[in-house]
This record gives sequence, structure tokens and C-alpha cells, in this order.
Amino acid sequence: MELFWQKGYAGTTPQDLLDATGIGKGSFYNHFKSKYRMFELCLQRYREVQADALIAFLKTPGSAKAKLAGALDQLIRFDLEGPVRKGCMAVNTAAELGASDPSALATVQGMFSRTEAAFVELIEEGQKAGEFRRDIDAASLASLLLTTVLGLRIAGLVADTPDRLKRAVDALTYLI
Amino acid sequence: MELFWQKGYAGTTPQDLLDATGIGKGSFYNHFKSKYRMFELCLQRYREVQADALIAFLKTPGSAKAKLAGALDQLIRFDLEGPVRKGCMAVNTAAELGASDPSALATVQGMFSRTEAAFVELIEEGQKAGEFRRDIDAASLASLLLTTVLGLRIAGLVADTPDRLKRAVDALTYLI
DNA sequence: TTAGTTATTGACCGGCGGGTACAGAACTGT
DNA sequence: ACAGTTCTGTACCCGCCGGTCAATAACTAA
Repeated sequence: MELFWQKGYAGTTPQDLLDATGIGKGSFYNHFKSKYRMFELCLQRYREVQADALIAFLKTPGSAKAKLAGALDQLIRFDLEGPVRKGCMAVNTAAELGASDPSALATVQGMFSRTEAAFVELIEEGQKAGEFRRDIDAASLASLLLTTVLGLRIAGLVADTPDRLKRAVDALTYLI
Repeated sequence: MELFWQKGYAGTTPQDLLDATGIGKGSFYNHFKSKYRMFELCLQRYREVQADALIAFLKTPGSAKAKLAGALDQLIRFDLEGPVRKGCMAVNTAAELGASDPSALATVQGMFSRTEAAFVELIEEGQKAGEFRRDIDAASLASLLLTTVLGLRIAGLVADTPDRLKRAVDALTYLI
């Protein structure tokens, strides 16, 4: 998963995967029918350990606004930590395979939709508590939120300082 | 450029480029020293025909708010037109080569920065005219705007209808 | 015209990407 | 203990990727 995440699907070779896992070629092709099949599994695993974790965090008890701020802050820190900028595997997959692989695209689409749905819940919760403005419906704000998160992941790839990301997050949290 | 745009760097083979251009292999490697060198040239060309065009449009005379709305609307339409979702070549390049190619990353970073700078100008212009709120500095709004645009390009890759994109744009333009 | 330069073609090439085949090792249930 | 299944390692394979090269064609200047 780390390899596909960093280097993309086409940029990762079976040999890379063998070196990283330490298993032999026979085992690899016995368990994972093909490189592509393993990629699918990695993408599903990514959803489990990353997307689902974010969604779960948003559902924990506590102030909606605080949870949102915490999630965005965490995200920026994660994307900028370490020397290598790998971004978000779902976003990278959409960018690489968007034009050629409807199946992978559908998986990514599912992750986005689930995240957006979690945002809707979060915003409704915050609106009820008076933490977010009520003159825009939660669905629209959630779409904007998801879009911004996707943009942050891309911006994080090229950022050498967190300034731009922080500015964007500050502006957004102030506005809603 | 179209090929790299759609299929990415690793996903595009010299043969693809030969077929698309109709020239022979000798000519190709005579004029473009390597596949990678040609990719660099394509990325520069992309900046000229896409990024610079957007920036130029934002500098034309007229209402800042109207120009922004027009640009975002145009962008959504462009990303969703046609059956193949190629997104934005700069974004795709960041996603694919972010972890491995600092040079390409720097080029993309330059495009993002120039676009953000154009947004700053646009917003200052709009703030003076009273079209945008003045309680947030133009730099922060521009960062949010750029981030949103990047997010829209990704969201456009997986979208089957323009709804989500339109909701996000509507929310943003209403908020600022 | 002609010499010199540049462009183009298409054959050729080493290496590796993605995968298979097969022999043997390890693990099962009885 | 043993037959049957599954797992593992390694040799092997084909095709294509990325690129070179020599021969030829096209252009240029005097």
C-alpha cells in the first residue's frame, strides 16, 4: 500500500513489491492473482485505515467545530511530515487512473461520498449547536468542505511550508 | 501533452507518442532528448495554454465577482465535458510525481503560486468594489480559492454529475 | 551545382515488466 | 505415518520500454 501510495500504480513494479514484502514471486502471484488485483486490495486497505478512521473521528462525541478544526489540522500536519510527499492515495489514484480505470474510480468515488456524508452529519450537528452558520444547507457546506480537503491534499504535495494550507483552513473555518 | 495529461508520465510510452505525432523514432529522440525531456516541455506548454489563459482571463476588465463565477463555471464544465476525465495536468503531475520528482513538482508549484497571486489581485479588486467581504485578508481568501479549485479538479475526476461541484462553488461564492 | 549540415527512417538492442511452470517444502486430516 | 493439499522459491518466458545508430533524404548557403 505504501508503495502504490507513493509511486502510483504504473510506477510500482512487482519487484518493488517483492522487495518490500520479502516474499518470493511464486507466493506473490499465488495469493494476489495479479499486480492489479493487489492494487485493488491496497486501495481497500487504504480506505479502512485512513478514510474510515477520519470518518470515525468525526463521529466521536464533542464539539463539531472542534472536531473539524482538529481533523483539518491533523491532515495538514500529516501531509507535510517527513521528507516525502505522498499526499492521499485516493486522490492520487483518481488523478492517475481517472481517465482509464472506471473500477478504481468507483472505489475512490465511494470514499469521497462517504466522507462527504460524514461532513453533512457533522455540520448538521454543529448547526444545531449554533457553531456553524445556518443560512447555508449542510449539503452545500459539506460539498465545499470535501472539495477543500481534496484541494488541501494536492496543495500539500507541492507545499514547502504549511502557510498556504493554514491560511485556507483558517479562512474556511472562519467563514462557516 | 494530451497523452501525458490523460495517462500520466509512467503510463505514457514512447510508442504512444510516436503514434499520436506520426513521426519516427529517430526524429523523436533527435528533437526531444528523452521521454522525460518531452514531458517537461509538455508541462510547460500546459502552463501556457491552460494556467496562463485562466490568469489572463482574471485580469480582463469587468466585475471581479462575475469573473470569478465565470471562471469557476467554465472550469466545472470543462472538467465534466466528454467521456474521459483527465482533470488538470498540473494536479495529476503533482499526484503522480510528488514523491519522486522535485523538478516537476517545482514547475507545478510555480503554476499554483502564479494562480494564487492572480486570485489575490482579483479579490483585492473585488473587495475595493464591495463585491467581496472585507473582514478577511485577500491572501487568505486567495489560498482558500486556490485550494477549492484544486479540490474541484479532483472532485471532477470522479463526478458523474456536476451537482457536488456546483454546490461547493455556490457555497463558496455565497460565503465570500 | 555542390558541399555541408540537419532531419528522418527503421532496424536493432539490452533490460526489465508482468507473469508462468514446476519442483520441492510445509502444512493439513486421519 | 501418510496421502493430499497448499505454500514457497526459482528458473524461465515473451513482449515491450526506452533508446541508439547507420544510412538516407531533405534542406541550406555560396
